[in-house]
Amino acid sequence: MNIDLGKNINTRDLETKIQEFWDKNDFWTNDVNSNKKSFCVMMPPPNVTGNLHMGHALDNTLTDIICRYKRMCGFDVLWQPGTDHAAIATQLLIERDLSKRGINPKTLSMDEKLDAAWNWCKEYGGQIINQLHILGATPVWKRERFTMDKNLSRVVTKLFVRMYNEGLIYRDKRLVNWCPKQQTTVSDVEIETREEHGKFYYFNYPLVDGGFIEIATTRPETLFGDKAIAIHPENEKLKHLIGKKAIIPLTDIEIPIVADEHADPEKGTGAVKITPAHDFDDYEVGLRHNLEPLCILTPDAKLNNESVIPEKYRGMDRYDARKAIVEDIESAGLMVKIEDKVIPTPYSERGGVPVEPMLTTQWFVDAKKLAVPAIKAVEEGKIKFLPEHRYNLFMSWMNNIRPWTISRQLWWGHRIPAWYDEDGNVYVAETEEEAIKQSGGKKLIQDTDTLDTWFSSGLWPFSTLGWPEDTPELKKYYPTDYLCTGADLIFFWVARMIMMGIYVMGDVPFKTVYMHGMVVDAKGKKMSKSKGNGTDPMDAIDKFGVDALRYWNATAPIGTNLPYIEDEVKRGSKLLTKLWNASKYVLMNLTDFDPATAKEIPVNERFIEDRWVLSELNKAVAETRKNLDKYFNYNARSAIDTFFWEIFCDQYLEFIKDRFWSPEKYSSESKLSAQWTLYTVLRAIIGLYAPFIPFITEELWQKIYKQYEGGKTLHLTQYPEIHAEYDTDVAQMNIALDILKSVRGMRTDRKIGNGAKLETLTIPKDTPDILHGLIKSAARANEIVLGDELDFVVAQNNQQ
RNA sequence: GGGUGUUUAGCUCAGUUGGCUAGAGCAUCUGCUUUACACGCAGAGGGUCAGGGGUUCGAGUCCCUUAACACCCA
Repeated sequence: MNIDLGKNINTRDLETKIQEFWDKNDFWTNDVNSNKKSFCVMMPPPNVTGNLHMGHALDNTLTDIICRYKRMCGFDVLWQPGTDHAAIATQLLIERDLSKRGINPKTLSMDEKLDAAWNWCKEYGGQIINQLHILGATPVWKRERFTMDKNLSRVVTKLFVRMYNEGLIYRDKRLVNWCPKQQTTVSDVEIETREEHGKFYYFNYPLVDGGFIEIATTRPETLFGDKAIAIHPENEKLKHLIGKKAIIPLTDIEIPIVADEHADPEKGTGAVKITPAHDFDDYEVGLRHNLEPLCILTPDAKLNNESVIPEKYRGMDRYDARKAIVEDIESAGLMVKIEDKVIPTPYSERGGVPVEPMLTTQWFVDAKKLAVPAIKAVEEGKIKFLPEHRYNLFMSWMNNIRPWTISRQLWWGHRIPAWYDEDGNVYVAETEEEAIKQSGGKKLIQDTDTLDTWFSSGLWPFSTLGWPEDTPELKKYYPTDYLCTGADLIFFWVARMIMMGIYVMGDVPFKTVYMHGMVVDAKGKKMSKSKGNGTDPMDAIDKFGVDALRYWNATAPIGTNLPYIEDEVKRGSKLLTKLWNASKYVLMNLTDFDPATAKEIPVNERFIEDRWVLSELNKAVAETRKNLDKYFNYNARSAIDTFFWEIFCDQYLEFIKDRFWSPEKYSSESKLSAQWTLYTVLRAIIGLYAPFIPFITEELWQKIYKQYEGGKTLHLTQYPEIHAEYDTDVAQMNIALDILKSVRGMRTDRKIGNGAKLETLTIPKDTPDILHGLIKSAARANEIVLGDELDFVVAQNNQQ
């Protein structure tokens, strides 16, 4: 063999070249007709117009490692790629872009806006997919889907109609979370609660019969929507007031004082104002006491024109109104005190402003009903959570699940397939024609709302496989085997896929779900755009290369966050260099070796260090496979590392040097025995590492092994297996390892460098003969002497 | 307030049915330019496995408890 790897590697050049080679060849395609056992994974569809961030890199690297491994183990792998239309996120981008170009989105028609959106998708939609190519991901590219594709949209419509007909989707007037910025509903999971420093206002409501009742509230501006004041029925201090009437300050409106357990006697004054249209708890109280909710806010959270609101406050923003009302209450002499208080405030994740509970008519999914079989399936162990403790989190959420608001007041998304006639009667159908037919030929107008983006992504595991058609893909690949996603998506996406999958397919959508932590900065803080502490994976790739980034990703701890620390990523570069250099060195020793013609030396006839490294290889293969089978990427990678770096490089390659330098001192087959071993073990190392660092291993395989093995790519070869013949008795090797370790220790003690030759090395006289040559060369001794105790004499020419 | 998790070397973390003297990388110190690699090699120091209690022949691992931190839900 005469292969020159060059002086050093340029990983980025190499990676780009290999990526183009893979892309050209379309190697990763599935074959629904093959007899191979299937392995199917759904890619969490990223936002179509988004960019790859560290979370995507992590998801897709971990998944890619598993997919490449399974493919090399002979599975028919389908990794299904695609993108999500990401309703609100994308709409925001498009509207911002339109505004930048001087176009007010509000002046455009629905069709014009949709045109703009589709153009936007065309322009930016390929970006994140390209970045996944760069990352070396191996989904079946030609099966790429988009949640707004015709077929996938048809699935959405079809299911909406079916669920409506079965009572699982309904329209209702309820209190929902309203984002005043985007002017749309948001679901419970789209809200994040922030602790804010606010005020707790204590003030008096005059009583009709004279006197006052003191209440405490954090939101004085909602007082015009008050419908009652509540007192706990067992509140000894205040219960005498129950049944009396109070007057809303700044107005002459009378409201009743009612008994309700919601009013905690320990909190505030023990009396609370009840504003059913603007607070979830108050809404419940209102239902119990037949209080008609009164909405006093506009969709953009200004006080509206309800007659109860004095003129001066109408049209004021909610926070301006608070200030004005507080001032006026003070002037009226009704304010008692104002305390500082930390208030948990619900924010709209996308809008970035506090959400407002708002009484509106919306579409809901009866999540409680869908949750029942989902809970059962998970209880029965049909889905394995990794880490396992996510099970509890999932269950506690599922057991307390609330109706899912699925309508959004957005134009970018799946239009709700509901039509209304002039009298407001609703017709739900897959097409307008069908709806008109239902109505008996009336003139109908379609609902202008669209669906929550998670509704369509919840259908992803079967919509992408061809449902509602009874496709061979569905038959073969559903339920899928593995899903890897961030722990933050457990409710948004994972739970919804489980509910929808069971509802539609009658079976769970995946068997194992791996929910990794977040990629955080070096200090453990969440990466965020506003804080500017994020790292773009593309920057990391420019700096260290894809393989290095992937190698680092494979260290992701299963249950906790992964801090981005450059030195840790750099460790990947070091590994690549080491692998390159080790390969270079192996090849240097194989120049007179040709595996096609060389006489094969049976393993049991090889030198003990050769047999030892092969038996260690078997252990490493077993350990790696065991962990990859469990999806424990980290343990697998570290098993390979230990074998490659410590056993192969640091020990074995050192042990055999003398056999190459001074072949005359050894038997005629000594060199050949080592060459066969080098050739085999390096191949196994490249194979073991292939899923983790696919680019450099591909390059090495192409250069070294392809010519002898045939085939086109390393990644379609067999993953290294355990070979029974590699397991020979190498127990004696431990004696040699112990002696060598002691000699090195003695060198340090006597301040003798490792390079210095030893004139004589005295080793215990019971040391097996088979080890003498090895010990002599590895200890750099000119002569071995048998004695009682380990000792050595340094060669003259080494001494100063 | 409720729940879940974390707490192991200076730092980031492994340690999955309880069982060798508790490990790795980075950092530190010492020595080495030994003909693959200084992104390297050979050594060394550094841990009451958060505190306390318990079960056990044996606990970083199981149970109880306390504390700090993180996240989720109210």
